[in-house]
Amino acid sequence: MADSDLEKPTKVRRRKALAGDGRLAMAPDAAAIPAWTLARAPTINDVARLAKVSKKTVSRVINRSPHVHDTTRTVVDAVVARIGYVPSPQARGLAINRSFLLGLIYDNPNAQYIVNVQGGILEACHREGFELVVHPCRQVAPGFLAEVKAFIQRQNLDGVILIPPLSEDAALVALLRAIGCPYMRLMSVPLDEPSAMVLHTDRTAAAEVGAHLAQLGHTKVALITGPQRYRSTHERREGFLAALAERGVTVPDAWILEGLYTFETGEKRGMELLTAADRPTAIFASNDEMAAGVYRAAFRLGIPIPRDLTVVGFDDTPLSSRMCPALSTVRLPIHDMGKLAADRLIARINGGDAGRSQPLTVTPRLVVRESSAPPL
Amino acid sequence: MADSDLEKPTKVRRRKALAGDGRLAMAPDAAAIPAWTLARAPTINDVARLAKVSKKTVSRVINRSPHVHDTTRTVVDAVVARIGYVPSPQARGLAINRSFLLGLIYDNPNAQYIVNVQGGILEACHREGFELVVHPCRQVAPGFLAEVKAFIQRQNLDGVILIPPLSEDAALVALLRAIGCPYMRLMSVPLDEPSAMVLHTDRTAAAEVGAHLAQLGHTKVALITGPQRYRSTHERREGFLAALAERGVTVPDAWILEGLYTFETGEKRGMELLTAADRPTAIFASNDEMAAGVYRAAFRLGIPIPRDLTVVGFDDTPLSSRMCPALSTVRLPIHDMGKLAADRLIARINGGDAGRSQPLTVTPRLVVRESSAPPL
DNA sequence: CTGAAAGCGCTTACAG
DNA sequence: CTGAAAGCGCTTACAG
Repeated sequence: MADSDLEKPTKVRRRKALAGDGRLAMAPDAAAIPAWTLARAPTINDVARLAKVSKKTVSRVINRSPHVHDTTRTVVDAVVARIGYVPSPQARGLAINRSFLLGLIYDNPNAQYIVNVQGGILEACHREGFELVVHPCRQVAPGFLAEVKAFIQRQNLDGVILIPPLSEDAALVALLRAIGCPYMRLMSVPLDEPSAMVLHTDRTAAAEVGAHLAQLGHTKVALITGPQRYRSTHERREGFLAALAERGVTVPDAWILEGLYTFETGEKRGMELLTAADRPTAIFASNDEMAAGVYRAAFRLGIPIPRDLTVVGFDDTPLSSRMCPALSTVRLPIHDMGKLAADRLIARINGGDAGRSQPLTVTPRLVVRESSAPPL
Repeated sequence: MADSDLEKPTKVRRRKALAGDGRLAMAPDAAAIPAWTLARAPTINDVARLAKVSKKTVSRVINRSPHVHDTTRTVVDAVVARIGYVPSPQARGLAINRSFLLGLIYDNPNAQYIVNVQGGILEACHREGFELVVHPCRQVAPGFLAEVKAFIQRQNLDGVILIPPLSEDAALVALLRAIGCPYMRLMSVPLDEPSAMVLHTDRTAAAEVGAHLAQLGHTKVALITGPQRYRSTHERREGFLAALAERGVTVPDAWILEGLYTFETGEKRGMELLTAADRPTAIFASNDEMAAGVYRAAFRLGIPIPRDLTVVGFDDTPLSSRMCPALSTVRLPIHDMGKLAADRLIARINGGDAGRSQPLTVTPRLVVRESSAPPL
């Protein structure tokens, strides 16, 4: 835009007046193409004129106002159907100060997570006439908050959805509250009011992993955690260790190592654990990326999985089923989480009483594959 | 929306009139929060009043019209900066029949591809004041074209970007042309006018793979292709076979097998190739998913990679560097492709003369990792 | 170089 | 139950 002189029109308008007889105006060279594909979309004025009512009445019908006579409604509906009228969210939004746009704000390296959550969000969005604008960003970048704020206000977003780790950013959430932007947070700990969260019970799922290892008979168990600053790290650690402890298995401190949820740290920690004089027979890596790193360490050391080493991950990324052997891991229902979040967010935007609602909770489940075996 | 009566306001307007003295109105209980965070965004009217000029003049300044006196411009710019005015794309769009929205339409199982292309597109978008609306869909679903058309027209999208395999859908492209929606296609074959494509030279890249295998000394080479209906399948096959032929290596027809770009078909074809009496010493799987399937087949059969079998993939998904051993593959510069596509698309939307421009071309490159070795 | 009027497609009070 | 008028925030001819 910076270089062009906008005083000159740059494009033919797609929305012009209808021809007087109510049929769609046809472009000069529309020859082989059906008229309706080329002409501009019909407007509320077209419907009003054709139905011989006022714009206001058409508006009432569109918005399902009860104060419309059945006969009138029928006539208007018929015209709407006949000319294929669809209200413009742009104009509608300008009039009522909405955008019918939701934002997905993320700083997450897991592509599958993002695509899945997008899919779930859109399923809810389309049912309610919303669309999704995506916004990757860098939480650590200077001006991060100002940039996100500008994004939301510029687009007049009706609401935003936050996924981990951004969903744990207190400053970001404070900003959203300050500018009055409705939001939903996907997270593993109830840090907010119930109506603003979709909770995934990582603690319970990690406990399933602990129980699984104990049941296989493992007593020499190690844990590679995520970064301390993430809540999921603590949930997964505590659920895991508690379940093992319940079953009489104690994990020594020396076998609880911190990783950064990356492949590289998984490999590094795996090497440390597996090259020690005494080594574990099972390792729970707190996400799939780190589990893949452990695989690499075992591969380099010639330690066969699962014969000599059981490995369990978390996330169920595509990676986990492609690895050899296939990785046991925990599946997060990310698509559903996105859908639940968007459903509730839209309900709140539309004035629903989500205030006294229960928190939305989903349960990740252990998926046992080939990387699990009893110790030798 | 369906259930709520929109005749009753559902939400407080964020954009109201400024207080008479030109300072932003403060919400009643704004106590600890800075006023600017709570008040509605300033409008062009606020700028006009404060700068003591007309809206039109403010509009000219915003749009960098040359017909504005320097003094006037300076005054307006100062007011804009002081009150933090940002034009509303919604209102702007309604007036000039634009949305400042680009659409990414995809039916692609590769999450990393989508996230990377989104990132590239957004880099260009934000520089030009556009945002990205994502639209996953099913090419084979009934009503696919009508659904996409409704999406584009409802949101009045300024342009859309198509990635494989949707970028090869002739009916979809015909629809876009019919409704006058500018588009860009990411593809491996020049099927459109130069200005509407970002080309990735898969043929050349696959030739690199062929040369690589020949140079390692492989003469017993197999190929698992993608589905016949994709252009990339043919590009990769032909580039690969030609490069081998140039170096005196012939791939027998029995060793050219069709896959569906899925893990499962990769495994299936891998099993077929590796359980035959005479088996290849190298396999080129036309994408990483299928290469991972070949790994699994080799793993099940106890065939060590790369000692007894060299495997090369295509795409360089995160998978490829996580597998053991790390997979040699071809890296597509997807982020750059998205950026290039969006840059050109926006240039065309803004009335640029992209008509006589060269096609945008990117070169995928072979990345040699651990899965490559000379034959025994 | 600058501005008053009309319009983009929709909605909201306000009347009837 | 229905409509004429004004407005959302911006832009475009058209005058000056």
